Amino acid sequence: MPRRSAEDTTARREHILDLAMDEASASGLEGLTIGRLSTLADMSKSGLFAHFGSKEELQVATIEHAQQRFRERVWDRVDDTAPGVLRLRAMVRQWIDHIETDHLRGGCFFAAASAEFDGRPGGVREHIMKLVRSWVHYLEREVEVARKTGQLLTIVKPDLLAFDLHASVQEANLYRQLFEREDAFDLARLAVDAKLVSACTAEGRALMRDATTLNKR
Amino acid sequence: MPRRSAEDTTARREHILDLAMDEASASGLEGLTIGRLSTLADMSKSGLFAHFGSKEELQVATIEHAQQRFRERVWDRVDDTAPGVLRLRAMVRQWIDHIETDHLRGGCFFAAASAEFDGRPGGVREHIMKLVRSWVHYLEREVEVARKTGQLLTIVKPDLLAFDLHASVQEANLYRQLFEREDAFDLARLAVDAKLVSACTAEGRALMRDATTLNKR
DNA sequence: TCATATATAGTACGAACGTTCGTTTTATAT
DNA sequence: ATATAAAACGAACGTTCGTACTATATATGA
Repeated sequence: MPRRSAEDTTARREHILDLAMDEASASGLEGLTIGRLSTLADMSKSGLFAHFGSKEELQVATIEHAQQRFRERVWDRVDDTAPGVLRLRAMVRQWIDHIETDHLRGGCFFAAASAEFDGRPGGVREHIMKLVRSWVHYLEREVEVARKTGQLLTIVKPDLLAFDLHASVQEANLYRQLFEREDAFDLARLAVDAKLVSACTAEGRALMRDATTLNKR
Repeated sequence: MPRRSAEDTTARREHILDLAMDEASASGLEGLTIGRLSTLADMSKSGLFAHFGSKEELQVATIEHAQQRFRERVWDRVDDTAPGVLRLRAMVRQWIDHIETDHLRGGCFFAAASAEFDGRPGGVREHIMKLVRSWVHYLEREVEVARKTGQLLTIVKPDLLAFDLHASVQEANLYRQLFEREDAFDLARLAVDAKLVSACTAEGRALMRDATTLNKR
C-alpha cells in the first residue's frame, strides 16, 4: 500500500534479511521460500519478491547480510587486540560468542550454508566458499604471525592449527544443534584453549595467562 | 509392466537407495525428489513411489541404507582390532577411508544430513541424531577403555577427545567438498594422529608405533 | 494350470513453487 | 496542486512437487 521513505525502505529490507537468515539457517537457502518469507514479514509475495528480483538474488543478499553481521560482530572486534596468539584467541572467542548469542534457529548460518552448497556447483556455492576460505586464511595468517614472533612453537603448522580451530567451532555448532548440548560452546572454548596452550612457547603462554587474569578481574 | 522376482526386487530397491544416497548427499534429503530419483533409476514416478509409500519413508530408508553401509565399511571392520588406542585409531581411519572412497557427490552422507536437519524438529532429525550420537558415544567409550588400560593419560577427558576426533573428520569433509582440497583427508589423518599421540602414555605410544611399523612393511 | 499377490506403469489432482503483470497507493519534487 | 517514481498488492501464469487412484503384466504358490 504505502510508499516508504528511503530509511524505512532499507530498514524493511534489513528486516526481511534478518528473517531470511533465521529461516535459511534452519531450512536451508534452497528451502527458503519467498511465499513463506513474505508471510513472516507480513507482506505480499510479489511485494517481497520485487526487493530482490529472483530467488538466487535473495539467497545472495541473505549471504551478504550474514557476512556483514559476521564482520561487525567478529572481524571488526579483534582489530584492537594485539596481533599474535592473543588476537588468534580473540578471533575464535568472538566467533563462538557470536554464534552463541545470535540465536538463529539453525545455529551458525555459514555452517548450514557450507554444508548445503558444498556439493552443488554454481554461483551461490562459490560465494560461500570464498567467504569461509577467507576466514580460514585469516586464522592461518594469524598463526604465522604468532609463530614468527615466538609465541607459538616453530613445529606448529599454520594450516593444521587453523584446521583444528575451525573444526572445533563447527563441531560445537553441531553439538548444540543436533545433540542439543547446552554446554557445546563451553566445550569448544576448552578445546580451543587446550590447543592454543599446547602450541604455545613459554612466552606465548605467559601472554595468554596475563590476558586471562586481566579479563577475569 | 513386468513384475520382478524377490531377489530382483530387493536388488532394485538397493539400487534405488544407492542413487538416493548420492543424490541426498548433494541436494539434501529434502531436496531429494521422487520424480528426479525415478528418472535416475530409469523407472516411473509411481513405480518408485510404491516402494516407499511416502517421501518421509524414502528419507528414512535412505538414512538406514547409509547406516548399513557405514556399519559394514567402518563399524564391523574394527572388531578385530585390539580395544584401546589402537581400535580408536582404527575407527577414525576406517571412517576417513570410507568417506574418501565412497565418492558421493556431496561427501559424507551423515555430515550433510546432520547439518540439514539439525534445525528442523521431526522424526527424521531424531533418527539422524541417534545414529550420529551413538557413533560419538562409541568413540568416547573407546577413549575410556584406552585410558583405563594405561594407554592414554589420565588427564585426558573422553568427551573432549571424542569431540576433537569427530571434529577433525567433519572438517576434513568440509575441506574436501567446499574448498576442493585433494589433501583434506591426509590433513585429517595427520591431525588425528597428532591428537592421539599427544594424549598417549609411553605405553600407548609404543603400541601405536609397533602397529604402524607393522602395517608399513 | 489357475488364482493370487505384487511390481510397475499411467493418469490425475491439489498445493506450492518462482515469476510476471497490471494496478493501487503514497512520498517527494516541482 | 500536480506530476513522477517507488513500493506494495492481488491475481494469474506454467511448472513441479508429493500423493492417490486404476490398470496390467507376471512370478509364485496351490
